[in-house]
Amino acid sequence: MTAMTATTPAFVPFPASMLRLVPDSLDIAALSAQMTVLRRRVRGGQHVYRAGQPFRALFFVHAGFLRRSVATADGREQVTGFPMRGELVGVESIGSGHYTVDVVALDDCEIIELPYPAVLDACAAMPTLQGALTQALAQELRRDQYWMLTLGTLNADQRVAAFLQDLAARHRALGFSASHFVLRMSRIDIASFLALKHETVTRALSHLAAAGIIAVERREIRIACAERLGRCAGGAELARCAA
Amino acid sequence: MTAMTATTPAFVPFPASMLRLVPDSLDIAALSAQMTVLRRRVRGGQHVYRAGQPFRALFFVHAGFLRRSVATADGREQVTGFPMRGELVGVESIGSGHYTVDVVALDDCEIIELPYPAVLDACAAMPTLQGALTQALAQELRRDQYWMLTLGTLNADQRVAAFLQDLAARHRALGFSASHFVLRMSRIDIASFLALKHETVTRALSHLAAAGIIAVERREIRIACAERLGRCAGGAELARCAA
DNA sequence: ACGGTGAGTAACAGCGCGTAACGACGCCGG
DNA sequence: CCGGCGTCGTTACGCGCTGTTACTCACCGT
Repeated sequence: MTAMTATTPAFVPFPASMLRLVPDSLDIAALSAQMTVLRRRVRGGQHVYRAGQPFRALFFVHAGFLRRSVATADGREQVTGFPMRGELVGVESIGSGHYTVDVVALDDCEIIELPYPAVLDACAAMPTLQGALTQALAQELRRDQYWMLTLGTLNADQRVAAFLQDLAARHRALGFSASHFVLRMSRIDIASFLALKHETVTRALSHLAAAGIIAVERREIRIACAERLGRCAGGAELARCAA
Repeated sequence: MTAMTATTPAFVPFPASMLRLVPDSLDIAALSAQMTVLRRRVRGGQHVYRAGQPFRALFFVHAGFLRRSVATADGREQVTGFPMRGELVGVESIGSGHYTVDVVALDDCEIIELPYPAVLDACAAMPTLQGALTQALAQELRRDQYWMLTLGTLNADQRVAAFLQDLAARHRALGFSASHFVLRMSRIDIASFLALKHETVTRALSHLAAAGIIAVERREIRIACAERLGRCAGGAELARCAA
């Protein structure tokens, strides 16, 4: 509580390093040799699972975009992430007995079902798998903490910039264009995720567009200057450029 | 995107169920038989580890209270949690090569150091241990998502109420009094964690005190009516009782 | 053509922030 | 023992960002 800031820690969490897809090391082919995996298709709008259902399996996203959200009995709801290809879904529910969140497909998805107790057995048989699973969980934790930082320290415009930057990086990591992509989620979903209202998200997008940093046409996003977008997301440039 | 709310999921995350200490099943005694564990004392104000340092070990909190925070190069900082006895610290850094957050002791702590690669080996030798570790990580994920929900959907007064409620429940889980305890962290730490400013935290505490729900004397908290506190944290009672 | 959903815009209001000043406590040296 | 000093906590006040409300438009399937 006294003197503890000798050398400022100051470490950037993972503006890009979080993108390394852990399931790279999650070898589905090898996993399917150890257990019965189920390939499943989910249409846009349908649930992969709902909060409260008995926990049976993890899901590896093979294609498509999803939305994960928590809800309370009194009607509050919070979007906690938008999983996409290469990510492991359902890990947050391990050990709870039942799923604790809702996961909905934003468009047509293809997911691979991994029955859970069997996953642990497979880990015991394949030591590397255990490390990969643990790592995937830890990365999710880092991701959550990164967004806590973002939501706790940035204003509305900066949050939206950070959101777009994150989406761009994840698209690039999947081989898609990082400068031109389509939002799979509604403004309301984005707003919930960023702890804002959808009008504020719209305003922020308009600001960024007016500043020439991006171009918006409904759900279609073009990033004109990734560098300026990054400065908005991390620094305080927008305070000037959107004034 | 069409009709997806047939039966509202509406599931309470864990107003109390999150309290089950996962490390209950993390048998330190058995672990120490598998690997060399190190007992360490940390004085209040000192770091357990700093962001950027090479990742070497997890830490099991045996006594004391800690603060975990992320920081960025441009000076932003966010407190992401207050670990206490029975919790596992450092898991968020697994697989990253270096620690990604700062962990500081709020008072004198006693922690048990668990060298990391060795933990994985121990898991391989003791299958139950792997499940316990995975479960601990998953619980951390649920906890983070619970706070995302809290910060994203509640106003300042409600957030502070939820914070106190959480602290009370965790104190009770450790055998301490849930209705009378001492805050180990400053208003600034609380504010950072709740994505508020410290003056707002003070105001919220004053509001709760004026409503007769709690009594505040600097860092000493007495909860007069846990039920009303819970309603403030989850519902919208305070909008009325603090007006 | 029609209704429904999602998106954009504007005017207004309110919560929470920023600043400031004061008080309480602890630490230290005189 | 006392006074200075710094940190932490509290309260007041004005303002700005964001939420609120309302309306219009674009799109889409019926």
